[in-house]
Amino acid sequence: MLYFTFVPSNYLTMAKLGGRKNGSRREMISLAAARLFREKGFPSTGMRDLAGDVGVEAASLYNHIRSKSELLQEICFRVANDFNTQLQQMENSETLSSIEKLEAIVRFHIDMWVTRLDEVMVTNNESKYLDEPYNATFLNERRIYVRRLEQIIEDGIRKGQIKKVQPYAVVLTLLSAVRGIEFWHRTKKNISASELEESMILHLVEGLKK
Amino acid sequence: MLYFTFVPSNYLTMAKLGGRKNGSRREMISLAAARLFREKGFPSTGMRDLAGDVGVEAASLYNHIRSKSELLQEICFRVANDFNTQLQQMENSETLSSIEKLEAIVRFHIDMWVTRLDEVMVTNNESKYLDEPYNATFLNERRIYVRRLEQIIEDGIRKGQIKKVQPYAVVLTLLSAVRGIEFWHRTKKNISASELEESMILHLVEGLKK
DNA sequence: CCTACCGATCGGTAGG
DNA sequence: CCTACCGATCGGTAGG
Repeated sequence: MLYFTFVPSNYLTMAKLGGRKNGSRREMISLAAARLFREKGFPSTGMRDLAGDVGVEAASLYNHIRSKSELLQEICFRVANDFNTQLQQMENSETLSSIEKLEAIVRFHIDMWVTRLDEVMVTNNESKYLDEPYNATFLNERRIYVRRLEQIIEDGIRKGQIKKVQPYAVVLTLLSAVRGIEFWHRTKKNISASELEESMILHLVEGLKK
Repeated sequence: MLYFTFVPSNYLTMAKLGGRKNGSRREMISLAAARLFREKGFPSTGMRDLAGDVGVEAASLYNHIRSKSELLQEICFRVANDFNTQLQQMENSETLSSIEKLEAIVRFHIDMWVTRLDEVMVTNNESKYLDEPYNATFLNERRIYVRRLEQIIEDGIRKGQIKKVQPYAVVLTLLSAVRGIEFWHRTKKNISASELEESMILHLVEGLKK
């Protein structure tokens, strides 16, 4: 904050607002970044592109963020965290069967792809541009997430609620299948979001029930 | 070729070999490009990275290629062409049922992801960096490809070989589901390629049979 | 195939 | 919040 010492009043005001209650400027930047990173990819999104979308000069962004990488980290780990939180809720449930848990998880994934496309696509496609150690942490979190899903399927098989399938192959298929929603977003004319969801659940989950 | 006029003999020899029979240098460049574009992404793969992998200086690459973009175009349209060719073969078949055609197509996709990961991933993830009009052409080809797959499913439904599903949603799911193979490639320990294929066919295609 | 180099653009900083 | 600017790196060219 030292660099505000010799500076006229209104900069100080803005900085204070930014830190105090006005997350909205910072949020605007983050939202615009998610959209640009998805559309143009992380490496070819320039800080000048981002600044243009937000309506300031590139240098001014650095009053709100530390670096371009920070924006990517924020997006990827916020999404990862949301997936982890929902999974834990399913794991903690004592009333749902394994197949019901699996269905709820797949529905959650579909919902994330439908309602938060920018963030979810950036998390899927751009996370490789995360600096170390963030990239390694992210990949490790993903590996653990996959294993926990496998666990739910294995439980279901043991309890006779799920067919004898290869848990690992099924998890890979489920997690990737929903990525098709990316293409649906471009031309939403063919089918509604809920029709798409029901169709995918029927195709991907129904066949696993014993 | 004019720029070879005043140049010592051995450059000329190399250029001739390059043009005549020796596609191997050019092929090496294309293969290395596919791997680098997949690993680092198209925008952050530098010509100096590529040159390093091939074992020459960056400037020397331009005796074999016209531009970095040309390499991406080559990869994307070669892969698209291979998918289109196989689809046409299925469409032309007079002995296969609709569901058999669909299964053969999904098996072909799985095989492409297993045996040609670099090219297929670049085609899926980096095609957005194609210059116009190539990008528009590519997207249009993809749209047509999806419609032709829908047609096969609609035929199957009409003939009573396939369950009443939403053809568009099923095609999106099928095409994306196989992308999970990307993660299998990193640690091939869990399951063999053929086990993975059979598991995916069972999960994705078996349930569509009437 | 190489050396030498160009103009453009990049993320980010200094300073007010 | 801005102007001014920096060093690094980019794809590609000239010339031999």
